[in-house]
Amino acid sequence: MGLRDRPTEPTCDTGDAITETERAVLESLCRDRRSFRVGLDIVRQGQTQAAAYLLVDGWACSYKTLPNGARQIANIHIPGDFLGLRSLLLQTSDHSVETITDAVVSRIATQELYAAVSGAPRLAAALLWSASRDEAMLLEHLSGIGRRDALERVAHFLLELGTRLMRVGLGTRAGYRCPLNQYILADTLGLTPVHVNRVLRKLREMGYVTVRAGDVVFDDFGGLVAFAGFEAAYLDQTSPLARIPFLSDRNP
Amino acid sequence: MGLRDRPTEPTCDTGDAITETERAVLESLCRDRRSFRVGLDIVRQGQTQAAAYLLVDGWACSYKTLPNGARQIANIHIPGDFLGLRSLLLQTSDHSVETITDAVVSRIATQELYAAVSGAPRLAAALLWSASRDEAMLLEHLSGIGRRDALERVAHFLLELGTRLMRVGLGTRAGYRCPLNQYILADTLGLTPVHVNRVLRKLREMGYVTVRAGDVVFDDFGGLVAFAGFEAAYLDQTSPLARIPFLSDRNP
DNA sequence: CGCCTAGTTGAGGTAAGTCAATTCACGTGG
DNA sequence: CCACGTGAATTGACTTACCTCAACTAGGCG
Repeated sequence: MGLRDRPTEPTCDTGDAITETERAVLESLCRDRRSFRVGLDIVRQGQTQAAAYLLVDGWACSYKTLPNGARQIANIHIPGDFLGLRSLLLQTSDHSVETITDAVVSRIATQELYAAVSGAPRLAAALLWSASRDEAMLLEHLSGIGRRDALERVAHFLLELGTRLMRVGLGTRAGYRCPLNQYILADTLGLTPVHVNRVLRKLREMGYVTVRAGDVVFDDFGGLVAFAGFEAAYLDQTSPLARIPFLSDRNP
Repeated sequence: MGLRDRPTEPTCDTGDAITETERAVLESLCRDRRSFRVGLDIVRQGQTQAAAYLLVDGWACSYKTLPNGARQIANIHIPGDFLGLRSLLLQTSDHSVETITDAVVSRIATQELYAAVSGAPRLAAALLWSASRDEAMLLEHLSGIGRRDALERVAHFLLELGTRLMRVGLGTRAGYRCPLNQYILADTLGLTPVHVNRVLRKLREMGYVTVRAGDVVFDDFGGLVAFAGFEAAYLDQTSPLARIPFLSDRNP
């Protein structure tokens, strides 16, 4: 089963309320359910003809393996996230996606996506917006690895993840359940596992946050936000639909 | 003037040949020419209602300023690149774009872009593909900063830039003209200027590449590729149009 | 000439990595 | 029940890649 105490309906974090018909289209996209046990690849680097997926339950991560053997995790995916959108455009996928827990996804073939997007332009806009937000997160991630020290970097990451989880009802300012181990954190943040361990201890001793055995507990949320220089603006893009005339005004 | 010896026609690196009508649409997009002197912001972080731009001549970079005052450059833009595509979707731009040399851009208002995209769906596909390639580059950049040491990182960057320049006729395997100073390289690669300097010296002493006063000279291109673990696959996505039925098969 | 910016080099400090040992939680099977 | 194995977390001792500070050089330009 998943990580949460209560099962939730499959959601799509569009950042905007959706209509009944859009919900129906979205539901119809979710017909091809597939389960993956922990540690399996949903998308593989170098793979051709990849599909898109909606992560219904469980966690995953997208990562890249370098020629020197190292691994860099680009993003942690939580329930409601779209996976592999970019793989549709690129000939071969430039990254892999792997499950972090047992997970349930809905596979979305290119043709189905076409139908859904044609029937619900607002859904298309939501997709584009979702992709944009992913890229904004990638940019923030890049900045963090390039220009924040390990303490700030870990703190910022825990806050970003928490903020995303709050938006889908899986976390509060008190904390959240978190299946990421220190190896995954290390590959995400460009650090070694032992240094992640030391940094987490430091953050705990400073009274900001306690990370332990599947749980993240914010001991001083406001203090941590200040310490990390966390600004959620790049996650809080609202109502993008009005800004996309060529999608919302289709079929004149 | 620009950096190149011969002026070139405004191009759009779509990775695919374009038809006459598409070229015409593209030309019409380029009517609102604007010049920026070196060091000016074309797009500003936090700005609302940003437009998109086509970089016609000169170089620019997109970057993010962190709360701690540090700067991280996400991408270097060369002639033919689209700028600020994502700013159209996000309410406020999450990054800035600044000129590195005197530059000429074509401003593309949202409405014009709408018209162009409607009239030439292949152009829309090219835009999406361009955005995808940008994100692939961002991912590679992230991986480099997170998991490559400074030597590999600098080497890889010089090769990536060279490869992009070759595709638009501004470079060869022998080298290219390059207006990036060591401060810009540092902010791009997550290093300090002095360390960039030492790394460049090391790469020169190893016989791989010489970087000096506006020029990058590959002394041993193949050796550098091997040393950096450079694989151009993520830049070499060809003919994406076939993979986007909902754009190329419009208007049945 | 004097100022400015970019580049270069040295000396010393520190954040993070490496290597290695220990503990802990947990299953699993004798 | 306990021995055993395994993967994750923890901690210590030591190394190193990169940073900081600071001085100096070289070129462009009013």
